[in-house]
Amino acid sequence: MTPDNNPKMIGSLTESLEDYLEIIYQLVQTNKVARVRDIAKAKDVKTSSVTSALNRLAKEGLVDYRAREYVDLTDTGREFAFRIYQRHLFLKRFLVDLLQVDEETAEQDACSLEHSISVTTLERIASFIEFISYCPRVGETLLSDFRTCWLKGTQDPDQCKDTEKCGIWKQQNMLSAKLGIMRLSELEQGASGHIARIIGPDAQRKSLIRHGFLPPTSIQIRTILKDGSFNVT
Amino acid sequence: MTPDNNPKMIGSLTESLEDYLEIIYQLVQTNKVARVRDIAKAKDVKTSSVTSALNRLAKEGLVDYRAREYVDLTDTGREFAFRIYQRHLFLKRFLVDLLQVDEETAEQDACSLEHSISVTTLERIASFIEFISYCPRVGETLLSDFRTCWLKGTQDPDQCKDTEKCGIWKQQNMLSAKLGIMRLSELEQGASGHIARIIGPDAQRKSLIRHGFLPPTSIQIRTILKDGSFNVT
DNA sequence: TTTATTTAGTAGACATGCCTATCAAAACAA
DNA sequence: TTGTTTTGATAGGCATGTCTACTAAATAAA
Repeated sequence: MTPDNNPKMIGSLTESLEDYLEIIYQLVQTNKVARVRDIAKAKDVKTSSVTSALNRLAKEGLVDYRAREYVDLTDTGREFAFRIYQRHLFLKRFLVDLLQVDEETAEQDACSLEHSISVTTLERIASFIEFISYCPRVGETLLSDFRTCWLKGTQDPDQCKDTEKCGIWKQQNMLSAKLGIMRLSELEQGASGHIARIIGPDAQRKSLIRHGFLPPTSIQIRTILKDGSFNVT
Repeated sequence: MTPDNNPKMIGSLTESLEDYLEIIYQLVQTNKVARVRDIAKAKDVKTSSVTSALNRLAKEGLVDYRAREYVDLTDTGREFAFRIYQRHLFLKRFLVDLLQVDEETAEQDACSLEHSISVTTLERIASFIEFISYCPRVGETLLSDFRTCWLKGTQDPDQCKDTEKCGIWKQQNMLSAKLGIMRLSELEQGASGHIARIIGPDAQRKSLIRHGFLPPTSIQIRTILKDGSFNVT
């Protein structure tokens, strides 16, 4: 039952069981009790699946469960569930508040990411949010600028110091987002793409531009040489 | 075989099969060929598991595979693998470059997040990185400030406009990171924690402070009332 | 060439986590 | 009280994805 034996386990629980715990936690919080029917509905599974999950959780000592009676979390189970639930709330806030992801997508993403993201990364996100929010060196309008200029593309001349420049980056941003922001060296033989931006030392950049790589340009890799360089069309 | 039938499927592939595709892609890129043994080693499974995975992938038309012969990706398979690989690289860069997560953790997190994160969120991350990097309204030193002041806690007086304030937030940041940045209302009965910061309308904040909630303070929830309020110790 | 080693494939077992079909108990009404 | 509906449990099936144990082919060494 250890993660070593079962690669599907993240900590000591599978994703599915973590979901069950989290659902039970929320049901107990709001309804005082968690019924099998409600759990099934929340997870969009049949009641038979819930019964079997409850048995597994009971065997692990995480839920207090006897057939046809109450369903409640043990202290250990509540601790577990609470931790997962916190992750969920935190991730969702990060996605919605900072990255401006829509509620529904954020909810879905939080649901899946909560199981696999590391504590280290969670803490870094927390630090970054706090930094953005409270460091006196960061402008007050950083997030609203992001929303206004980069996502909605409002480009209000009164709001933006440098509308023209911002407009240019905005366009290229959309392009590279579509490409998944790949590098030339990451393109495989035969692949094609557009050059959105040339990043690197000035010399290297100028050399590329001399060869005609002015963004935005369509390219196709013909052959990849042993030293990592390549011929393009 | 559709995601409807099988809840473990993200798009049209399971996480495991996505991993296999990605591994094969990388092996073909570096070694020209992908041997069963190398795939097994990369995924830390036995060769028999690889064989069975290859059969499943072949049935889906994603790998070109005949027993005891070569293993190669089909065009469709390569497309799939490339997309997953891009996500991986992109997420890793986000974690390392922006959030300052260490290489190893970033690699692990990228490995798991790549399967479940939505395209919407990926695009938002891309936009945010570009915004941070190129918007003329964002200071040049934003990321280095984050690294220096908030993560390493250097607090070089010459570097920081407002060292004292920054130092305060820094302390509180660590605290709230440990707590998972929870809200009072998210604490369950019997739970305890520290108050790191009071966020909210001024009136509400002052009312809390009047009751003695000056951060940082240790609290413990005694009972939770029906209206959502609670008694604390 | 013959033997030994490495590599790949097959068969069968097992846990997870779903499902359907069916049965039992509890709750609600007539 | 007795039937009906809702709810929960059980049995059995199935795909995924791993494993071990064994077999077969390919490769390297003697």
